[in-house]
Amino acid sequence: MEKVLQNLREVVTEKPMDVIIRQIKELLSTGQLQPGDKLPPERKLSEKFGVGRTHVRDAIRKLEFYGIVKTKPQSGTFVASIGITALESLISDVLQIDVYSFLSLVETREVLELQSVALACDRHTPADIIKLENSLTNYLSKVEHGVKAVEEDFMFHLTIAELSKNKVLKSLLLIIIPDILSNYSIFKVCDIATDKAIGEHKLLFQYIKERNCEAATGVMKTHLKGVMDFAKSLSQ
Amino acid sequence: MEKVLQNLREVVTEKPMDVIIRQIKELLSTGQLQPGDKLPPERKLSEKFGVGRTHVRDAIRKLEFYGIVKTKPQSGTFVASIGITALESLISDVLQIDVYSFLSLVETREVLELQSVALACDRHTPADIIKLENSLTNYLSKVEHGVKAVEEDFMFHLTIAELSKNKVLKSLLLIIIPDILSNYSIFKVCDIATDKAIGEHKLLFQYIKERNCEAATGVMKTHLKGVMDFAKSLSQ
DNA sequence: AATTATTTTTTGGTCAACCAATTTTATGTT
DNA sequence: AACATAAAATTGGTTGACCAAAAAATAATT
Repeated sequence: MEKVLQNLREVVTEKPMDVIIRQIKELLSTGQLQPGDKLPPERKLSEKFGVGRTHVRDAIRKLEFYGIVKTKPQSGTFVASIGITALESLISDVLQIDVYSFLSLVETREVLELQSVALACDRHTPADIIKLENSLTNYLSKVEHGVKAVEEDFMFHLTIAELSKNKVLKSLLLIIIPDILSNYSIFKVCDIATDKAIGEHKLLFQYIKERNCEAATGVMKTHLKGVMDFAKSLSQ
Repeated sequence: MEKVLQNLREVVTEKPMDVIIRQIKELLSTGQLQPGDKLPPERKLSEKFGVGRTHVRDAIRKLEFYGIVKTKPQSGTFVASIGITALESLISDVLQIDVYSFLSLVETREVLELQSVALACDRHTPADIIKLENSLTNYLSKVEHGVKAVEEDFMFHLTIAELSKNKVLKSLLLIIIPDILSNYSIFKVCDIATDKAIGEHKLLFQYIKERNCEAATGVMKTHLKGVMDFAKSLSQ
């Protein structure tokens, strides 16, 4: 009985938008819709799914955001011309069927940050160094007074990503950082900035400025090691 | 005169949604809007910015997607309670995120794939190997008959990401793959699969199966080197 | 005066009608 | 029959009116 109520609750709770996305996924799975195909018009979809056109448009917009479909005004909405398996995986992501583990997030963050700092060493300009220094100062001014500065910490890292001149890196970091932060607050990691962490930030700035790539990536690796170890301990 | 026309074109071309996001950014920059504050109601915003309420809603939805604002039904939309600097940076990124350079995409792909293959070596199960072999067979069956198999190629790589047991890696690869593919078709790279590429795919499978991490990542690196070199030549 | 109950207003959510660009179909011309 | 032209239907985009939940203001009660 409980189970039934719970299922009912789930169905009721699920947003109309997600219902439609799920249905479209079904159309793809059953082959009624193939990569490159034109989607049925919004009106037909809203009628078929018994839902308002607004919700259909919401769903399509969300899918478009992920590159799953592409809308041509006054013409139609088309399924992306990529492999059917990739499409289904993408839609699963959109529906947030998977929950990201903290370890997955940290592992990915590490690899993005290492690349980020390496490229930053190569590509930064004098103006960039000023930007990075400001970001560091902003962080230090809080942390050296014992004030939490998780955001400023991440902002410093994002600034490094900016120096890398690689917008994809920065965007992907932006995507996963909120997830990491929510895990931080759950697990209460990094509540106080250690002297070690503060020193590492300063070193990072120095090595990047000197274009000492190896040293900079080394510091970044040790800098992230603590979180990484904690994440690993969780997953066991 | 040209300049004027160009600017005019830019203004006209810029989507109403982005205009509104820019205005909201301005409200934040000038302190009229602070973290945690309630945004003016959608009707007021549409009136103030001289634009339909639909577009205001579009803009708010986009900002919500990036975690910049949070909407409570029948109550209001609230600016996220994070640092003003982080907010402004985030919102700038939202406005910038349009086109990624091919080099940025490939650089990021490389680092994700290298991590992906390394983890896959460690973590794959017997069932995974069957999955990967199927994916390889699927690729070979096309490519050994001289048929293009860009989709199957990427699916093989995506399967490796699956073996890594890191869902974040897989999701991020999924996000950038469509962008990379569109660049492929623009630049007509990878039109025919070379014997070298085919051999590398077979090697990748073999080394992953044997859990030979170093050899596998080495093959992956040379596998992606061609595209990387091409991307670098473009950016110069 | 404090608290509760009720009404009013505000606000995001939803819907149905309408618009303009596009595509398709029909019509006319050579 | 082939092509060009024009009318009709289709389709995503946009707007304004309306809905219900939430918040605020007002009235009633203790």
